[in-house]
Amino acid sequence: MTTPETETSPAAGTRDRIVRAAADLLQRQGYEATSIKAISVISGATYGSLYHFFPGGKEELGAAALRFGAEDFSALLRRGLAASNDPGAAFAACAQLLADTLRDSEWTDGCPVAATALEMVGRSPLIQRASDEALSEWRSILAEPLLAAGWDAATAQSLAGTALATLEGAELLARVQSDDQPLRDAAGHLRLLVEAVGASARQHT
Amino acid sequence: MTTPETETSPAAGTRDRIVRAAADLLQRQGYEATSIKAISVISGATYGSLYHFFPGGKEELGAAALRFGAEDFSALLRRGLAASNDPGAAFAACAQLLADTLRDSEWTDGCPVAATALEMVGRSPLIQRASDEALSEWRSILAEPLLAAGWDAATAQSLAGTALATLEGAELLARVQSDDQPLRDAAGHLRLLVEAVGASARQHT
Amino acid sequence: MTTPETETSPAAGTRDRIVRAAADLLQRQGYEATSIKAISVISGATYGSLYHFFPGGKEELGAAALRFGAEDFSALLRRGLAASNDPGAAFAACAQLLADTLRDSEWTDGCPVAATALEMVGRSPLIQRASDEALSEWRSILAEPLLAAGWDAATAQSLAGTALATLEGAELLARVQSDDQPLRDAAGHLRLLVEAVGASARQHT
Amino acid sequence: MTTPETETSPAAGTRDRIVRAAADLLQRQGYEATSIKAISVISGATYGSLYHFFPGGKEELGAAALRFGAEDFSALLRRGLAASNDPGAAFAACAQLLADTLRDSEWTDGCPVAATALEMVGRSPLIQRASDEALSEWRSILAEPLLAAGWDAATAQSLAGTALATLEGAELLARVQSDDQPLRDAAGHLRLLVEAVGASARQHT
DNA sequence: ACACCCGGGACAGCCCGTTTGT
DNA sequence: ACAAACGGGCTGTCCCGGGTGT
Repeated sequence: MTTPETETSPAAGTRDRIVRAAADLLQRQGYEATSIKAISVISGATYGSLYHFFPGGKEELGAAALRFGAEDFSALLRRGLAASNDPGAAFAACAQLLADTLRDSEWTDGCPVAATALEMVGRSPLIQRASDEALSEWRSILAEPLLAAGWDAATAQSLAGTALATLEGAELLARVQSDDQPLRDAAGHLRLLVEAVGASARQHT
Repeated sequence: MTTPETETSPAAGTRDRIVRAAADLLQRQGYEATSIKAISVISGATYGSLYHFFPGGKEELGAAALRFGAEDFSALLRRGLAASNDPGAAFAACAQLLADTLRDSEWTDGCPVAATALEMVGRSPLIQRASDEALSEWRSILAEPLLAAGWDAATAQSLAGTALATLEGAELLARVQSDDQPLRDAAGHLRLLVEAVGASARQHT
Repeated sequence: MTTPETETSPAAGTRDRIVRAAADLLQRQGYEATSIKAISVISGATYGSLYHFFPGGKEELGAAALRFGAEDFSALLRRGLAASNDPGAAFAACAQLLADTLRDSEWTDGCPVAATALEMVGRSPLIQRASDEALSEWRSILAEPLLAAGWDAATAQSLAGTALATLEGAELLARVQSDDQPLRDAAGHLRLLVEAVGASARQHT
Repeated sequence: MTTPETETSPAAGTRDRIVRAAADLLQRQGYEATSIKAISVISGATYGSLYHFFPGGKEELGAAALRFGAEDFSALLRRGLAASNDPGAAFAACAQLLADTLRDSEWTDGCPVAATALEMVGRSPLIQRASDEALSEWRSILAEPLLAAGWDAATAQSLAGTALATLEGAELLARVQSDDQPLRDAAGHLRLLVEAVGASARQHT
């Protein structure tokens, strides 16, 4: 076989389809509105398969789906950051890329964990943990250009966190208003913020 | 009438208890996880009462609850803004007040619409509309100190929107991490951002 | 209204039909094989009604059904005991009545708790308790003719217990063999046993 | 072959573990509450093994488990009967041995078919047949001391049946009450009953 | 106008006993 | 001998409407 790694297991496809379907629904509807039935229909998998791969049921599947979606979003951020070596411009590019992705998907393809995370805080340790790890990773990804530019770690992580928060919040506004203006505004403001924090940090040295 | 607002109806108390219970649950669990049953139990109202006041069912009640919660959050923002005449410091005070409120309530009392709004975008016009109006009002409230400081309307509304986004996003991070650090970071960054945008705006004049 | 006591409540009939259907199924199939769905179909009640009257679900309904069935069986025992003033003959009449009832119902109408009780021992406190109370009452009923004949309480309760055990065990054999011979044998042996225990007790006085 | 019975098949161990696990669960939970899954987990066998040995599925496995359990119980009865040459005392010893076994196992190890049999009467010919054969064998075992003492066959079989019924019924009471008193009472009563029936039989000769 | 019981289905998540391909 | 897939059925809860009284 010429492509052995893609057919390692005949069931890898099924499990993957289940996770993809779940991630998609969680992203746009949140946890409670997403039924196992809907996941099984969309993925083309039966209940048997579903509970074979996820014996922990909906909660375990939800956590796996969040982890899957988190990688997608990581890739989106990296694509945005690749646009420029200047951290401020890179953040702005992320905001703009998110704005385009959301608009083009009719306000469905954005952060894959926000809806689920807000619903499940304090109600499912598994889901909360998966959400936490996703957010932490994204913050670390956003911190990379700052660290590459020579920022100290604490300042970089802190600013990366606020940048992530701004992106998440602007996405909320954009989806509710069906308008990408909040994200386009955020792009400009993030550029200014990075400059301002950079100047402030240099002042203290 | 001597006490018009309190005797509008003998059941005003009942309706109010229903709305309060619904708002509380929507805030921390979102829409789908909040059952009419739970609302009736917590509020002490029966199904009959509930459908008497909200013939439109759960959706109508949800919208009313969001509107009720929105006023609460408006009051919180106004309290934060009253802390200082300087817009940057005022925004920072809002972030800090939100951080304290969240921490003190064990990460439940924050934005009353975020969880519900993200869940219901594109699935309930009534809910989406109520969420949109809440976010718009909060942005206008945040714009007030900027306008009072002489900023032009477009710049003020835009920056107020990003400030609101940052607060919402930082709350998401804080709730998921059970840590108010993101909001405390946001406080500092908002102060710097307002200065930077102010300087940038003056430059263009 | 001429028969006010039978229409005290319009739902009394519904609740009663549910309990009757459940008791019937529990008697012949046991607990796990009896589905709520089947109960609702047979009784003509919907899930809504069922969970309205039994919020505790299947377990609560099961306990209620056992209590209902217990009264039926108490009545059967009393009918048997009424056949004679002699305790031994009275026990034999019970065995014979049970044999006839079982045979005529094609081996379904016997003890209403045995199947369920054996299944649920150690697995449902509610069910076990209801079963225990039923058995205790039946033993007391069987003790009555002995007490009336002047037996001392301890001896009467003890013998009544064994008589009940013999009836229950003989019913098990009869149902499994589809043959009432074990119960007819038990009738004769119970008569002899009562005489023997009576003689033995008098000897000790 | 030097060790014929242990190397009949390399998988004999597996089959045996399956049957043992099933018999254990059927004894204490009955048929419907015992899942194939649970049997496979406890026995450490996979579904493949299970359906390899029992192509007839759960029903066939259930019947095999009942037959396996029946031998266990036969052994218990024989152990009890070995206590005395006097049939009455032997029966009493059986009751006492059953009482001890039940109490020491926290009311789980008793008759291996009663729970399942009562559940499945009229619903599974295979199960009912296996139960019937078990009960018949036990009755024959209990009849042996009577026959050895010179009783005629009909009287012996009849009394053995009632003795078995009394043991089964007393076990039911004991398990439900979590108290071995019913079995201890039965021991005494069985002794008296054997004497009385013996006397009555001799009278008729 | 307001309260409340009773009832009505639809559907939720989960697990069942089973078969198939390897 | 076994992982994977299969659907159907389980209990329980959902949101909601009629009928009745006050």
